[in-house]
Amino acid sequence: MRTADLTGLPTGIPEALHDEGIEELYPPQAEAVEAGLTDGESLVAAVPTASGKTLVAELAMLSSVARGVPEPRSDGSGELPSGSTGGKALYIVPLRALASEKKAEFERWEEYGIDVGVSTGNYESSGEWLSSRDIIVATSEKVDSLVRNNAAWLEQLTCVVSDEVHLVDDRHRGPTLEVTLAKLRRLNPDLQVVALSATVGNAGEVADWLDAELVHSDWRPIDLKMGVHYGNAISFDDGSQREVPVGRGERQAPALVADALDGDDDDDQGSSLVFVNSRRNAESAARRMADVTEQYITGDERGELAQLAAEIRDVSDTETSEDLAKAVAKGAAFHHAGLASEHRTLVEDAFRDRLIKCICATPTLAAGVNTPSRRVIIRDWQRYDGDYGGMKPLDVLEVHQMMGRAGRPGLDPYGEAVLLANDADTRDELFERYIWAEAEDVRSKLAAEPALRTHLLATVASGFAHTREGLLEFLDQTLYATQTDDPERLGRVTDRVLDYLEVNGFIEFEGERIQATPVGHTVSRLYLDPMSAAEIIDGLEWGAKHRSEKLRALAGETPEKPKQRTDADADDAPGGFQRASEMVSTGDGGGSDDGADDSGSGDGADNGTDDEFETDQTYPTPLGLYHLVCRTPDMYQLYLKSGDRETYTELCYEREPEFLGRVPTEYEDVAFEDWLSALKTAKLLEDWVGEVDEDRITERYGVGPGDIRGKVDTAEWLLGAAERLASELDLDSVYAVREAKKRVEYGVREELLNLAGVRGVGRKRARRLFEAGVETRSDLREADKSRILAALRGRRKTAENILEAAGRKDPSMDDIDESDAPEDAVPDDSGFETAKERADQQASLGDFE
DNA sequence: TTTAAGTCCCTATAGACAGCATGTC
DNA sequence: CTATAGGGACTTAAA
Repeated sequence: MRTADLTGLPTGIPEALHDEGIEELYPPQAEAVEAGLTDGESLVAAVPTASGKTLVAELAMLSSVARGVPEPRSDGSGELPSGSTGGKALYIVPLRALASEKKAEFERWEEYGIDVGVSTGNYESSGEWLSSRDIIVATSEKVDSLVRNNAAWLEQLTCVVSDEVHLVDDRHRGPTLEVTLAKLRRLNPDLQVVALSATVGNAGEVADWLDAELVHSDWRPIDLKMGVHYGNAISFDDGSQREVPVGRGERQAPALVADALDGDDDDDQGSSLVFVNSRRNAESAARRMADVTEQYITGDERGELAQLAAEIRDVSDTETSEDLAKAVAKGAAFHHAGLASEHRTLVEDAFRDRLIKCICATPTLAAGVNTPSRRVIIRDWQRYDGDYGGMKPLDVLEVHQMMGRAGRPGLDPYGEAVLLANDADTRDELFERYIWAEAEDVRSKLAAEPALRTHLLATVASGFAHTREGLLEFLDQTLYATQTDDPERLGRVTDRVLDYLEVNGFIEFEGERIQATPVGHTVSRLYLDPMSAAEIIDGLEWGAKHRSEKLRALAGETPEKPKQRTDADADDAPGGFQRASEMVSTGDGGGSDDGADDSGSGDGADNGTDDEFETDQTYPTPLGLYHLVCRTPDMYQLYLKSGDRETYTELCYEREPEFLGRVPTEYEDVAFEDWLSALKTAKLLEDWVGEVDEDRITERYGVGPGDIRGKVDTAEWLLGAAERLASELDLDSVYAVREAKKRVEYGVREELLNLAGVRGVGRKRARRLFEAGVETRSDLREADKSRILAALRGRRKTAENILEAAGRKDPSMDDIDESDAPEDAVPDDSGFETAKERADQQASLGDFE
């Protein structure tokens, strides 16, 4: 089918497609159009990655927008209806990163009158603004949240596209997608649903659920050769072989990477994507691959790579960042969730630009933004799984997704996906298990209690159902209902969940009728797991009840303090817990650890947390609040590594009065373990708000810079929710919660809160200003300009922006000389650095001891 | 003597959505 | 209840 023959699209679109070089539809796309895609027909397209799914979505959305709400145009003229009579399309993505990718893609239709908007947790276009958009891109959670908050424009939707719909199989996030689709269809029964799926076993079942036509195809625009490397050759699925000798002592993966770079017969340099099963493996593999790729980079590339490496170092001053930069300088990289998102983007972009020749990645990359590669090497096909209790083979679907990354459009004649085997038996098994195998069926995970807890409350709160029967009737529209062979099960779980929700005061019964309580409504709108909300409420109320007793306990600890502070000015570890961890793992150099943060001020009066107990008697304490939100199911906790158990057990006893709730006894094994991992996570947050350096935090907790951001974001969100709950329940901890939240938001100690709220001032600048004697917002307005300029290291423009943001009348820094600043205003930079060096040196000395 | 290869033991284990109100160094 | 790769420390074999 030719694009020129397409009907029902807005004026100019077929021509535009033609100009883009799309003259002929791919077979699956043509099939979709024949199935009625552009006439508003619902459709499930189960096709491989990179086989033109996006165009299928675009055709559906554009034609739906053109067709409009009232009546389908029969003339097929495609004249775009003016203004609000046009249809409205929603594109649901599984990841935030994909939302911006898709938005950028769809924006090329703007010149044809199609407005595109995005809505994710990060990047929110206000609800009103969205209602004027023709195409809206959002994550499934955001859509769910919009439904809960009754976003008016949802009712105007004429078309919904669900990308990667096979993710309804996901234990954690699948139910949200499933329920959201069911709700959208219920809001608008005529809704066109276009579901894009990987090739899965039961695509037909998914189509039945959505009352949709099915297009199922293995066709792909670039051929994919799948094979297994064993010995000195790859055996491909088409029967062909490729010699790739592996020298003695050499490993398979580097040999394959080198082989791809050697190319076939031209000077074509093939990039490789190596999938491994852990972050550490990704990093060490990248280190090895860098020695391979280094031999293939040209002089020009060397310079560009050096620059890229510098950009990477700029993102974050951590070991991860440094290791990545080192690999990148040689043309290789690693990629995993511990990276800062800027890191990821830099690596992905450079790989697409063919600057980076090889990425060693955890499975993140397979699900993320589009990063095609000449060769995909799946080094590890098993992964540790705690629930399973050992190494578990990857799902076929997952492996297929990875393999689908092979083949760069326009660059490669075909893509190659290679699994690695050490022996003939494994080779045969890999062929059986992954290459010849069809992907697993998609199975709904909706009947799991945690999923229903959230969604039943939301369903009641947003008025989709008012009785148990109503709920079951609603649930009957989900994929789960079409799949289950035990129809009773849903009813049983529903009853248990309703019971839970009632006991915790989120819903109440009036005879048959179920209603959400005011708190229940809030919880639903805040997008909290009801269990998290219950934990938070319990914790805050428990704290209110035990307040005076705990305050006394906290005060009772003071006698020991002065002594500890003199021999160790560790700002963040009241008590000697850090000492225990030194010996076990971190090798941190004694008390001068973090000395860098203190050295500037000298007077020690800013030693946040512990002083509070003595002077302000703040309760609940920040640590108590962080621990509270860290133990909710909405927070992903840090692992306890070896040695951590004793470290945090000790800390747990020291900080016992701060916890908001009863500490489980050590005999309650699982509960105690959870309590400790929550404590570890809370401690990370306490370090963060204690202004501990990023690299020190990553070192101490064994996390990457991206993990810190993630924990901080989540904590901020949960503390925001806690604040709302506290104010709604009229608890006087609201203020403490708000402050703890603000400190997490800015990553600063209490005394910097006032400064850090100013636009342009973050944790670092705030500290510099404070040390220079500029301690508050009003100081910014009144203090001597030379003093401020000196504190900001002479950055005039920055200083002006900051002063303006602080509301100073005359922010101009012209004619101001930083050297005019009084002696005490100049940040003691050398001291700053030497203190840090000293700390680092001692840390490395510690490693030898 | 130097270097490569082999062995033993220990350790650690993927990912990332959401409220609200505005902006890091 | 389930496994395995990597790295360091060390030993052994070859040059």
